[in-house]
Amino acid sequence: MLFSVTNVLRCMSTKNKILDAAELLFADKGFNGTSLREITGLATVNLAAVNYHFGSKKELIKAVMSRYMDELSPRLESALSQLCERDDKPTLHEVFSAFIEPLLYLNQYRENGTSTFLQLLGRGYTDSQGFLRWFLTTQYPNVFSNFTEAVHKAYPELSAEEMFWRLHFTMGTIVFTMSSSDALIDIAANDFNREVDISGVIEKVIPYVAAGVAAPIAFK
Amino acid sequence: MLFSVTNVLRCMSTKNKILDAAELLFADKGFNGTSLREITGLATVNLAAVNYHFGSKKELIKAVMSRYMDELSPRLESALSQLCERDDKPTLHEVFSAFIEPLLYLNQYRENGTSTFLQLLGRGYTDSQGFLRWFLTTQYPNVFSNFTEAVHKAYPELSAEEMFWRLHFTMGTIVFTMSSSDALIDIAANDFNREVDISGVIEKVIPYVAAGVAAPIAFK
DNA sequence: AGTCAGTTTAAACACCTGTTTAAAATACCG
DNA sequence: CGGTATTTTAAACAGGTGTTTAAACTGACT
Repeated sequence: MLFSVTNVLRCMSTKNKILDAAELLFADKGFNGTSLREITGLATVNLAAVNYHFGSKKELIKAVMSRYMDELSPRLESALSQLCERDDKPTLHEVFSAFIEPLLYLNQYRENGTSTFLQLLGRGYTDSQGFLRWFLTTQYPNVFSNFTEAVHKAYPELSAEEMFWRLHFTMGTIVFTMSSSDALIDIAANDFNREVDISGVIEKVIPYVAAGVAAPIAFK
Repeated sequence: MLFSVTNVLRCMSTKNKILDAAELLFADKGFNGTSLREITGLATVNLAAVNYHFGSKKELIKAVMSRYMDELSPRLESALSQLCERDDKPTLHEVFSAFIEPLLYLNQYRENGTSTFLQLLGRGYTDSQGFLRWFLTTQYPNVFSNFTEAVHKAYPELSAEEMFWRLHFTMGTIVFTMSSSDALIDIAANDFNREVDISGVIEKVIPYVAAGVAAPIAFK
C-alpha cells in the first residue's frame, strides 16, 4: 500500500509539529526573522524535515497561512454572502461585524489562533516584498469579492475607486493593529489599568473602520 | 586641528552616500532584508565604511531615521501647537491636515522623501521587534504629546483610553498604507486609469482617519 | 523471513551575514 | 617637507542561512 495509515499519522505528527512551531515564531519575529533551525529546534525535529515535508521555507510559509485560511475563508464567505442576500440594506457596522465570529472561531481551533493569524497576516504584508499578498488574493479571491460586494450593498454611493482605497486603508488598520496587538494590549494594561483581550481590540477597531469607510467623500 | 573642514566634508560625502543608499534599500526591502553589502555596493563605498562611520547596522538605521525626523519633527510640532493655541476649537480634519505640509516638505528636502520616509516608518514598526517604535517615542516625544493634545482639543469627549486606541489605529492606517503605497498606486493606475501620487493618497486617507477617530463611542 | 516505500537523521554544502583587523592611502598642519 | 590624524581599503573572521546528500531507521506487506 502506498500510503499506510500509520505512515500518514506519523508524518502528520512531525508535519504539524513543524507547522505549530513555525506559526508561533513567524508571528513573533516575522518570516525573514525566523530561521529553519529555530523552527526545528522548537519543534524538536530534525532540520532536514522541513525541506522533506514542505520542499522549501517559502512553501512552509504558504502551508502555515493555508492552514488558517482554509479554516477561515468558508466561514467568512458564508457570513458575507448571507449579508448580501438579505433583503434590507446592511449597515457598514454589520459588514465589518461579519468578520468577528469567523475570526474568533480561530481561537477555538487553535490556542491564541485569532491573534496569531492576524499577526501572521500583518507580517505577510510587509515581509518578503508582498509575495503573501499575491498568494492570498490569488488563492482566496472569493473572500475579497464577497467583501467588496457587501460593502457596496451597504454604501452604494461609494465609487469603486474610493472603495478600493478605503478597503485598503481598512486592511492596513486591521493588519497593522493586530500585528502589534500584544504590545498595545500591554501598554493599555499599564497606562489605563484596563485588561483587554483580542476580542476587545476587535470591538474597538470595528467602529473605527466602519466610520472611516462611511466617511463623506471629499470634493476636489 | 582635530577636525579640519575638508575632513568633515569628505566624511560627509561617504557618510551621506551610505545614508542615501541605505534609506532607498531599507524602504524597499526592510531593515532585516537589506545587507550592508547591498548598501555599500549601491553607494560605491567600501563595506567597512559603515562600521567606521556609524559603528553598527543598528546605528545606521537610527541615523537614517533621524535625518528625516530632525527635518520633520520641528515643523510638525509647530503646526500642531499652532492648532492647540487657537481660540476656537479645531476640527479633527484640521488636526490631521496639519501633517500634510510637514510631510510633503520632505519631498522638497529629498527626492521622493515623503513616501520614502513613510515607508521607512512602516518598516520600523514591524521589523526588528519594534525597537524603532521605542526609538521614536523616546527620541521625539513632543510630536506625540502635541498630537494627542490637538486631538483632545478637537474631540474632548473622547476618553484617554479610547483616544489611545484610535490614535494607534490611525498610526496603523497611515504607516501601513504608505509602506505599500507604491503597489497601491500601481493597482489604482491599472484598474481605474487614474494617476495618483503620494499627496493624492494623503488627501484620500485623511477623511478616512478623521472619520475613524470621530466615530461615536461604542456602548458596552 | 526479507523487501521496500516512507521517514528520520547527521553531516556537509555553498553562500551570506555583520564585524574586525591591520595595512595603505589621503589630507591636514607646523 | 615631515609628521600626524583621519579615512579608505582588502582581507579575514566567526557565525548563521536555506538546501542537499546519503546513510540509517521504521513499520507494514508478501
